[in-house]
Amino acid sequence: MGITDRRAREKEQRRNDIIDAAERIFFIKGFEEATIDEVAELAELSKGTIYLYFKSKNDLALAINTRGQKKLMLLFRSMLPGCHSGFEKLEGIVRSYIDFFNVYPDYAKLALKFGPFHLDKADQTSMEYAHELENYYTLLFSVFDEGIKDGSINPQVDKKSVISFIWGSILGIMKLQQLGDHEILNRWLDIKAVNNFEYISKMMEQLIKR
Amino acid sequence: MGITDRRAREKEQRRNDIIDAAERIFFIKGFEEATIDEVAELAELSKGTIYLYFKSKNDLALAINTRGQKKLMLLFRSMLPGCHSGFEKLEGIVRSYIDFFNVYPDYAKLALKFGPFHLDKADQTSMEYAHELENYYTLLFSVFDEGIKDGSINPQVDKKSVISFIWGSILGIMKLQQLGDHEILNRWLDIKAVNNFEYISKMMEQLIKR
DNA sequence: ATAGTAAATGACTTATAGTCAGTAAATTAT
DNA sequence: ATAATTTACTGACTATAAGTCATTTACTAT
Repeated sequence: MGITDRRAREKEQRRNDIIDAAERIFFIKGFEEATIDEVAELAELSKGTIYLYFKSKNDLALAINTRGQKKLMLLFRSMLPGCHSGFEKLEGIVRSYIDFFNVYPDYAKLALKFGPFHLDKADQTSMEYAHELENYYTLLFSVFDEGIKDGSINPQVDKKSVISFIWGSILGIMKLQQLGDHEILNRWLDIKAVNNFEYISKMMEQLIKR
Repeated sequence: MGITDRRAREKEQRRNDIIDAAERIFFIKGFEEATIDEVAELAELSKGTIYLYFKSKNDLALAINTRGQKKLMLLFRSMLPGCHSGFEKLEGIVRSYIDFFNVYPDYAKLALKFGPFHLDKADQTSMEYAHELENYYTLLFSVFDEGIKDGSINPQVDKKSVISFIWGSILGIMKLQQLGDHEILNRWLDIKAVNNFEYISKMMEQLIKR
């Protein structure tokens, strides 16, 4: 059925156009200040149509997050072949992660805004995000296992908890970047310095290197 | 002027009553879902009165955060005398911090919700928060200096950036706790484990211990 | 008592997320 | 080609909640 296919393609295209518009608006004005009417106007559609494709403003934000995750995964995939051990790969991922969110702080901002969201199996946006998340963790843990096999990572450590800790630290660094223009914090802290990879690297060596 | 004093006291009391009510409502329903009308009703005041004392819903949240910071400082002050070196004190502060936000996750949730807020010198709430923040960082850095003097902390490290990194990691751990009930994250990560002090402790030893 | 000041009120305005009955366009059937 | 049907889109409308302000009430001083 050629027509059914074309229709599906067109629908997907529309969906993407809407995400494009939403991304522009949300990134320029910030999530709270952005309005769906503005998104609709930029996408040259009516508000009602936006809600035909996305069930809420949050849902739209989730779709943007999914994009960010996808771009991040591409970055990982392009960087990994240059690494020679599991540990190096893990370092590469962490470094790419931090770099990515420095290059695209708007993605970081939006990603951090959302707490635990309900996973809705009937919702495309929700499922796509879940899928990217699975990809991400699958990669992370397979690289970790690789490191254990090739002897670059200490097999004694508790995988789950140590990855959680490292990952948590990175989250915190992202969060800190956002507070960077705060008058008081900036006087006391050196927020830019946190970005250089030195400390994270030391931490990872200490916690997981063989 | 006894009457002027009493009036000032009563005003401060009212302000506190409003914060009490807001805290109850915000913690039960969450910041977004809570309404000022509900706060007003619980405080047995009209909505207009709330806005006489606080210039916005965000301002109210900031006042609650200030309370959290004050409670935290009390915890620090009670714990510090039991420590015998600057490094131990710093560990104690970090531990208290994490414990506090485990005991009062609502304070953590609200604190993390706010990005960089504008410091408004004409606004009591804003200034009180700024003041608590100053107290906090003053303590943190004085403890660090103490550690350098008594030889428990490596004097070579760059104070500002290393504290920023440790502090950032803690932020991330707080953030991770909030994601704890997320189905996917919970399957891959061990979010509770991050809470035990082991990793942070190792990290601090690695980064700053003499 | 009366004027003057400070505190409190709640109806009103404004803004925006989300809905839905109606319209238009594309597709299929006759 | 035309009608019937399905699919996509529209924008006026509803609901909700933040924030305002003219008016009222309570308190203080003379």
